[in-house]
Amino acid sequence: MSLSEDNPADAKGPMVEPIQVPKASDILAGKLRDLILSGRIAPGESLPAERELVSDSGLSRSSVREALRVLEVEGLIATRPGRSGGSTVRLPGRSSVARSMRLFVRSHGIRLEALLECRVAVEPYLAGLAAQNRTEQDLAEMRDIHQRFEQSQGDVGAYKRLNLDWHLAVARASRNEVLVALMEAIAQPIFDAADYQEVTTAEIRRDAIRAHAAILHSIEAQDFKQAYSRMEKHLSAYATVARRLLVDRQAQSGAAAK
Amino acid sequence: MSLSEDNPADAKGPMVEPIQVPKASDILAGKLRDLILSGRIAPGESLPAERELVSDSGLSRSSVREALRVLEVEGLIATRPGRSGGSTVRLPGRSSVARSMRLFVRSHGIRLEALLECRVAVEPYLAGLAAQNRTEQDLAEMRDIHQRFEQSQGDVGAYKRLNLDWHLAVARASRNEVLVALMEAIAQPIFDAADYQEVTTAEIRRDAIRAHAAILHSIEAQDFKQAYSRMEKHLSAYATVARRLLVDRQAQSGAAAK
DNA sequence: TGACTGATTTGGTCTGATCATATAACATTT
DNA sequence: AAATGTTATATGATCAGACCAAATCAGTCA
Repeated sequence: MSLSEDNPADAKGPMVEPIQVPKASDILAGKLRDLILSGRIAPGESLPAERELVSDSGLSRSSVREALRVLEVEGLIATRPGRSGGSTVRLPGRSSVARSMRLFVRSHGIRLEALLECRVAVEPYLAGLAAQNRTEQDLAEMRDIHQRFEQSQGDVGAYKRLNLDWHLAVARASRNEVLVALMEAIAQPIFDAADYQEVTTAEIRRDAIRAHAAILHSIEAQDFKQAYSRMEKHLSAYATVARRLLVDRQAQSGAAAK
Repeated sequence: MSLSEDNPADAKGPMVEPIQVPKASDILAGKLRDLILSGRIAPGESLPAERELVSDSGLSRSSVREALRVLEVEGLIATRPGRSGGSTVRLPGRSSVARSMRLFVRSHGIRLEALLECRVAVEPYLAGLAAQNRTEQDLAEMRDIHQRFEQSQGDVGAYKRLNLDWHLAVARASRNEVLVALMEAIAQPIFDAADYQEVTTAEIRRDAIRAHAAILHSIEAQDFKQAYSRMEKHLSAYATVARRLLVDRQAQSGAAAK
């Protein structure tokens, strides 16, 4: 009855791989996930009710609920209580990507420097794509945000938010959903990290407004290369300022530590 | 007893915002998440046992378990059964970002075109950073992978895997964890999507090997701009081939549909 | 010493009930 | 008839307590 009798030609390695018993809830979650991703349950449609899944699967209520909770965290379903509630299928959306990126950044204590580098790598190309693919509606949105951006004198909160909004609007105009998701994912942590009280002297703000205007013109003119290089210049300038601020702050805390 | 009596100066909008009752498990999950992200429970350490969390929180076991399951999906804890098992804290890791990106790409049916654009936007800069920041160890790894890449004649599976590995090794050498995470997130779907049986004529493979070698030299020489432009050229060439293949396939399926 | 054996701890699952909520169906009043 | 209030019902959320399964530990026996 020895296992080795069954495999006389064993050259190396164990005859049977280590067996891992998957959890019941994970199996169910996997099956439901496949149903959703394969499109057999379309977004907007509802999954069977919990008690129905129980009788269908033969599992207990707790296992079914844990499976549903997994899918909920993954952004694949949304669950509401009450009659005619239940779990409805939805698409994960960019915010899920942003959320996991935020967890990644926070838990690893990623340097602001790394986030800025990421932005310099991505956003010029993004601006180029925006110039290429923008629609009139995209332009209207960017112009609107830019106008309010210009008028945000004094209100640092509004300045910060409109700055972020404008960059995201440019990203959306690129018509590349992956890059938009990436921008949303990294933009939030950057704007959280930067201390805006210090980065908004009147001079810096004027420069930012001018730079945005220039980039906007390139996008209007559908000039890929110009939009690219102007965005690159804008970000480099910002990164320089942010870096100097970081150094200053370190110097301060170093001095304070003494 | 009317609510409107309390607010005679109501200009617009409802007097009270819609109240949302958070779920017990979500509250617990939030508190535990804060404990982890604030560093008060360090990676490697264990959360209290489920039954202990039950008595501490006053919630039921199911609610506690659902909270733990949320954190598990987020990649913040890993749970093992058995004595001295339990939930140990861990850092989310790049794979969580990649997983949510994969869900995003699959569920939205993102075009391969968009993924390739993303790569063109990111990877040249990544190669430049690699040239700037690579250590000797990074170089050794890249050389090793490249050597096996050169010798992967005939074995399409190995070619595909080593190609992916090399690009990821370059990304790691950049020492920018956000960009590495991004590369891992988009590389997998790209390599899944591309049909490698068709993209690996002997000629194409020879070109890829030559391009990798050239980029590797630039990285060895710590030449940012050269690494950047060579990677850009390599990716453009690849994107062109991939695009042509896509068109061919569409033409085929179009013809087949008739 | 070393291999077995049982106790112990911990997560995984099940059962069944009750609570909370949102909708639907119905009844009542104006 | 329309507006309003009331009850029934479907559904998720929560609870309680038990048992199962896995991994480790402690002791026993050869």
